Amino acid sequence: MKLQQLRYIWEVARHDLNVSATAEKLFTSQPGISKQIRMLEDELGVQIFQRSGKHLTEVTPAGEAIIDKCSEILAGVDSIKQIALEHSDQKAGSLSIATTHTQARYVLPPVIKDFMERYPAVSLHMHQGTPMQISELASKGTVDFAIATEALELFDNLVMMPCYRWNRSVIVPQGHPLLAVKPLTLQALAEYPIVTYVFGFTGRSQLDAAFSSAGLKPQVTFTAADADVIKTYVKLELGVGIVASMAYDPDRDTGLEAIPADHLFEASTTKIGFRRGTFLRSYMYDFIESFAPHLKRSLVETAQRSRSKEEVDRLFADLVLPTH
Amino acid sequence: MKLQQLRYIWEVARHDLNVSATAEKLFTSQPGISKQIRMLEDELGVQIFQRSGKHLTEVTPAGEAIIDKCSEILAGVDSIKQIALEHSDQKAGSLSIATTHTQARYVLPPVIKDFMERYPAVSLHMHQGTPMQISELASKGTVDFAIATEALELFDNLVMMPCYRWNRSVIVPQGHPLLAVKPLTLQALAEYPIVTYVFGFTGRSQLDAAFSSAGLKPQVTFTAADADVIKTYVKLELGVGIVASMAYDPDRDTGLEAIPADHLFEASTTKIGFRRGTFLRSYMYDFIESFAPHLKRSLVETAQRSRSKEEVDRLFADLVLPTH
DNA sequence: ATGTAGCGTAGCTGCTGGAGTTTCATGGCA
DNA sequence: TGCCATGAAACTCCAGCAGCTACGCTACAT
Repeated sequence: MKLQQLRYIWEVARHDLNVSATAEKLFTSQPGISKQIRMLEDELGVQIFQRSGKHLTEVTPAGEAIIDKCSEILAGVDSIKQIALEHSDQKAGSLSIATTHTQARYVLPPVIKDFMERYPAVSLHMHQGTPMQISELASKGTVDFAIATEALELFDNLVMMPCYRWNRSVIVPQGHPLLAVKPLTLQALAEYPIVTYVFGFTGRSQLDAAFSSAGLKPQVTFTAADADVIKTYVKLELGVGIVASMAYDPDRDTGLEAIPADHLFEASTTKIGFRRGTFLRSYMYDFIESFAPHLKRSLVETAQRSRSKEEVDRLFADLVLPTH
Repeated sequence: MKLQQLRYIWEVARHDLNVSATAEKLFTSQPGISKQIRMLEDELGVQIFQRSGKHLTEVTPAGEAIIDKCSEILAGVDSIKQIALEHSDQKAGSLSIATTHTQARYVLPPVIKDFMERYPAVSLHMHQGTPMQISELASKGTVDFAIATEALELFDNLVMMPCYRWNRSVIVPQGHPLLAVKPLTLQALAEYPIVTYVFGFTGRSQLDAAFSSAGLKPQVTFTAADADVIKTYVKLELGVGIVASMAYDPDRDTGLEAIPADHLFEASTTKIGFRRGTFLRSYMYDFIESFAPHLKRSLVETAQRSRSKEEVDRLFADLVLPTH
């Protein structure tokens, strides 16, 4: 059994059982992969892939289990590489973060700036996407960290740690009638067309929950993945915006007013997640701590050693999170 | 990076950093191993072993971490082989059990007999040793299961599941004065020289605890790892024996009498342990269940998925164990 | 029926892992 | 201090194998 063979079956499984496509991606030839796969199957004495004629049609049950173990093994191999990097060059390395627009635009900048000053030799990569995409990137190991409010819990090979809680604000054009409603109510809000996040983004689900539990059906006229776009449309008087409070900046957002809506919607929690079992470089621990000061290295290490989501949740159960 | 290289550094680390000895054990040449280790170090850019001249003197911190991951990876590779076996030939295979004399002699025989009838194609291997040796064999993966009353908890890569509780009996020659003491007390017992298990064996620690909490210091004249030896010396009138109740057989042990001592010593629990993360063949689940009927496959699978000892303990916390 | 996507086979080649031998460093011991 | 045993590294050589190219063949869509 060779690591190469394990890598091949794993990649083929990830590429819809298309050997040619896999070969191309791995910069090698299709016969090479086919041959290695068959050699592995011969050695193990089991079919890993079901073939119909000359096509791979599906993964056998045995293959399923084997490929699962492969993921583990390959993640272990990556870890060894990380460990080596960590010990050979303390300072250099790379850090990839996948996150949503809200975090990238309003929360991360100071953290990133600080990090880049502390670790000038670490090259930083930011990936932006939907919470779903983000989580998947982290789950596959393409990025080191996923930072988001939603979807992270869907991948159970991710260790997910709460970072901070945040509230929403209602954004209206200057002089809007809602400014006079004190305190603001959901009923008053539902009178106006709403501009807010696309479903699956930035705590959108919590927002919907609040309205429906009040028996209200607000008219959501426009949705975007991004608070800047939302604010632009609010400025065009297409509706009132509901965004994360940290996305409103009184200095820059001229012509708009924000009404805190802490009492209308439950706070959301932003989390950071990484793949369980991967080795974290020391600058990664530093990054986490700089983003969420309560996530000290020792705490993160404990979370990492856990096996199940429930165990991690217990670990953070009675933690008081900062609020942005 | 090749699996072979990982295997080499792991084996070298296990052989006191003696490359030649490792080579011999692996049926290969010393230069081959040396070369591969160097190549791996070059590829990773880290020293794994500290050298002084041409001798490997110690493992570097990086090497430590890397070798740890290696264990994981190599265990994963073994699992893949097991998975393959499981799917290629349901019935054939092998099962290695490490256990103590008490289990091997008095408890396992019917279980083993039953197992061999059910799975004639599975070759069975029994290793006998001290609880410490047993646990280590399971921890290293040399055997599939460790069955013992003590020491298992010292290895935290073992999943340890309670099987049954058992009590002790006092063994005396026929007509011994203790037979007249009813009920038997620790005080009365402590009057006589005691013959019992060596420390570290078969719940010996629980026995000592009972005496010392009663403020008694019995005179232990003779210790053995094995109830048969103990009984032999009791027969020679060298003292009274204290052994596991299942080690007394009224038919075979002529000339000896047993006095149940359930009320004097707390019951001990015998556990079965296996290395976390290894794939268990279906006949292994059957073996466990036949040994401890409450350990159904699904329960074992749950235990296996757990990460920490505490999690497993919680799983079995409110289980009523059978008593032998 | 026919074209195309995609896997298997064959034969070749260059790389590399392992064997054998030699060399060199270390530590124990007289 | 010098000698020897131990044990790792260096070097060379060879076998085996991974991977490439070219080509044939099968399945499936249209």
